[in-house]
Amino acid sequence: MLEEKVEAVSALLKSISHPTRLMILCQLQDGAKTVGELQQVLQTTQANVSQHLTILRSQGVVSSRKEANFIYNRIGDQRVLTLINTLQDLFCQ
Amino acid sequence: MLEEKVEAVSALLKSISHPTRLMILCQLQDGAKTVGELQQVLQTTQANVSQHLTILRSQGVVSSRKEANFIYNRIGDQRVLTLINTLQDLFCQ
DNA sequence: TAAGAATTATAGTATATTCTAATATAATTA
DNA sequence: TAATTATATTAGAATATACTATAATTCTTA
Repeated sequence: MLEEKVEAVSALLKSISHPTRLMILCQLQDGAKTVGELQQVLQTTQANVSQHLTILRSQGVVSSRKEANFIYNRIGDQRVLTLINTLQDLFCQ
Repeated sequence: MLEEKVEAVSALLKSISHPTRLMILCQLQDGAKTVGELQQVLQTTQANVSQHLTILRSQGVVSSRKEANFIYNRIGDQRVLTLINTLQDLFCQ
């Protein structure tokens, strides 16, 4: 029954199947964060965070709003939040 | 809280984030299937199915038993089955 | 034990992804 | 308006992945 949606669902999964991007989503579970905040937690470069956010946005997984010269990023799809919660339930006790 | 397991979980997600591999898992939801049966449903080459199964086995997502000269493949982790069910609930109504 | 069927493995090319470094844009503040 | 801060974009090299074709295994059965 998933068959018709297989392309879309696998594209979404692919977008979250990277350690940095999965980590970003974990960070966004409890609210929006700026690029700089994510960079600090993830211990990587600004360009890296920005590029991964672009990938997540392209799938609608993350949505962003600009405020002054900060960009606040949050999980952009309730179903993705549910999915992340499920992953934690299943694979993190 | 996922943070410590991020590498493992993203590797697992990556292994199922391909249309053919996701389709294989959907096919295995209701029981074991041989490579030939999968090939027929997926409309691709034998080598292709075999390679994708190798990737799924490497993550423990699929396990296989040989019987005569057929190899029966099934979902090898109860949590993966739960995950597939969740994906269907969320993204296929 | 030889032939045939089913499955797995390997090689090579094409494509995609990731990371780093450098540059660009946009808003703020001095 | 110049300098600063935050973020985005681009280019290029390194690595990874996917697919096709082909060879190699393994098992059955004649």
